[in-house]
Amino acid sequence: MSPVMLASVAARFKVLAEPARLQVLQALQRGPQHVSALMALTGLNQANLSRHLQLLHAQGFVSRRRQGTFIHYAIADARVFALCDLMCEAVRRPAAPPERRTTA
Amino acid sequence: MSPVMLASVAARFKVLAEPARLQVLQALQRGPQHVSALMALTGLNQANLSRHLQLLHAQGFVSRRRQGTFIHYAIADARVFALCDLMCEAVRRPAAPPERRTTA
DNA sequence: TTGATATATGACTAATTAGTAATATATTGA
DNA sequence: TCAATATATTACTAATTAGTCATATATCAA
Repeated sequence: MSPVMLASVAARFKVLAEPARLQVLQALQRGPQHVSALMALTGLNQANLSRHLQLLHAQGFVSRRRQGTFIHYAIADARVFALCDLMCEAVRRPAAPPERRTTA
Repeated sequence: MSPVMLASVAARFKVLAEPARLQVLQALQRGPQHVSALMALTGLNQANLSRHLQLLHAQGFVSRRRQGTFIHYAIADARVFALCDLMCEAVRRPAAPPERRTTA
């Protein structure tokens, strides 16, 4: 894996490395939402939420669509949920140690 | 997903959000390595590498085993590679936009 | 013991970033 | 045009962190 690739992958992981942004993705799992709706769903304030949305959008996790004065955000890459699910599983069920006898 | 869970998942993503640590994991994919070997494989200096190893270990991605004066590190949770592969794929092949006609 | 080697850690700096308040921009309707 | 609403952005602060140097700790061999 080239240094450039490593940096890209790390940069994308970094976007997911924030509870607030995971919350936003979770909220969008119900379907596209405009910013005000996301504020209500996540409890984030307008400026802060906007920041997080810019980051999610910059890395291609969400898409933007203007409709009048509203802007609808939606999941652009559903693979993000596979990533979150995998990580979630790892948190819930930590890796089994490779070789040990005394289980308890 | 509870706030605590969100924080845990985010914390684990954060560990992967660093090219140097991805490089270390990649080096360990060949098999267990002691620190000096990892220095050679990654080009990281001793203190810096040690720091990264502590973080990887604290989040359960790698395990530690002392052997004499050497300490061998190994992948403790192989699921980390599934995560990296998924992210890698996403970088290589960005998500297809949901509905558009003109492919070119 | 002592010395040599392997690894970890404390202290520090520079860079990054989440959150916030204030303000800017864009769109709509009158 | 103006006012109202929705969202983005600028400027700032506080907190975090990667990298580094110096030093500490642990293990072994003599």
